[in-house]
Amino acid sequence: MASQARPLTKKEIREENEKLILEAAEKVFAEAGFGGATVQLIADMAGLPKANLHYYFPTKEALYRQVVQNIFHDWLKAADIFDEAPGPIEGLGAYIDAKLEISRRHPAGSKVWASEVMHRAPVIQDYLETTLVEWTDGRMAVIQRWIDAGLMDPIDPRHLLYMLWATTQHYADFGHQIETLNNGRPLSDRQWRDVKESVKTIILKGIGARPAQ
Amino acid sequence: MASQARPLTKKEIREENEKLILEAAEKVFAEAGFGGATVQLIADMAGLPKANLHYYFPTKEALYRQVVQNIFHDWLKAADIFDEAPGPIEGLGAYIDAKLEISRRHPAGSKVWASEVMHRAPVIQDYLETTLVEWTDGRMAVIQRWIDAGLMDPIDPRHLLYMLWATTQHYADFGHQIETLNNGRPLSDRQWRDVKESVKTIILKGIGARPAQ
DNA sequence: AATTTTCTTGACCGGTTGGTCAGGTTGTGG
DNA sequence: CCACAACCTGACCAACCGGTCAAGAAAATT
Repeated sequence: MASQARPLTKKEIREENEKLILEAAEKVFAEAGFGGATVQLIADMAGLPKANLHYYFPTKEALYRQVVQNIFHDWLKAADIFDEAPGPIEGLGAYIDAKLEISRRHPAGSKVWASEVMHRAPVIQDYLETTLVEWTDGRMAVIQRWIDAGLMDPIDPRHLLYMLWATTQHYADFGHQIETLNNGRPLSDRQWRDVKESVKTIILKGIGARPAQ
Repeated sequence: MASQARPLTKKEIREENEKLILEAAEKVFAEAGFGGATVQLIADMAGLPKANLHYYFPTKEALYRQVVQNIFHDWLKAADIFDEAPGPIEGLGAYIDAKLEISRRHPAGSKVWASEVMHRAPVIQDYLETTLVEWTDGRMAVIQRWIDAGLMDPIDPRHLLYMLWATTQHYADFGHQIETLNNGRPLSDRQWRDVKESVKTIILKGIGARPAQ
């Protein structure tokens, strides 16, 4: 029965425990908010004593900050598709798919982000003012190029971006409401496919997207 | 200087204080979440001693419940426009305008609702299962009738409703992010007009809305 | 004017929370 | 094998929080 347990290296221990803590923290922060979350609950969910958690993350706020930063970086990564696309149909279509997939697979992260922004971004305001502003400007430029090339109607790129964020993240942030309106059941594979289809159809038609070439 | 202060009736005192408390509570709950909000802070913001607040609302949860219920009723009221409209252009257009106006004038309420739903609706789950389900079914029927009458494309009414909620409430819930991306300034009258225009344009074109008759 | 009901509030309390710490255990590098 | 550094944790604490209460002030009722 006893597995041949090679002793873990310090590095492995550290990586493993930090991962356990961060995963547990994301869930607890998402379900209870920063104020409602307790370090004890995060520790229990990670399977560690509270004091051990404080060994890796000195304060509740430091842990929270790390959780939010990880989410933010995941999101930025998911948007590279944007730049390589020949036009809005491919670019926006793939972006909508990617963001809806994140909402499906990673809803807790989306909720933590939403909560942070709703509370006036006390810990990531600097990121909003630097990284997010740059990222948004870059993407707006891409959309403007598509407009100039006659590939879509002259929509204000900013409002289009907000609509994309709103619509895709809604399925994570308001997942509980959507589930309740779906007879208490989570959306099926088929329903998620329909969501992607509906969102892409409405938005791409709504902005008058035309195939490149 | 001294105003001729007629002594307030008990009824006036009660109404005035409950209003002060509810307004303060909505702001504090929106900014800090249920868990992060403290009764003391709400009392301070309302200009009353904490013990006095507990005289009107026995527990923090009872106060919170009242705040959420008020928001919910405001929202339902704002959607009567839907039924009287001859087609999607008038009905959805007016609904988008109304919901964006609420996001602008009443962002705290929207945030409290979002927070409540994100935390799995611990205090208004029964409302979701009854009132919200009925309301949604009714509105979906209206949209389906428009589709059957050839006034718009055959879009799944459910996903259309979610998109309307997501897009309009986004401007309240993520108002801080939007403000940051707007050089730290709140949206101007002109910008709010552009928002309404963009959202209506994209969605109405996106669903292929045609004028009734 | 007397009595009752409603409103007000400083002081207080038990429970919880984030965080500390001393002393122990375990892997690591020489 | 030894000395050191990294990791672990039960016990503890000060601060804070939601809620209570008793005693008084103000309005309503008679």
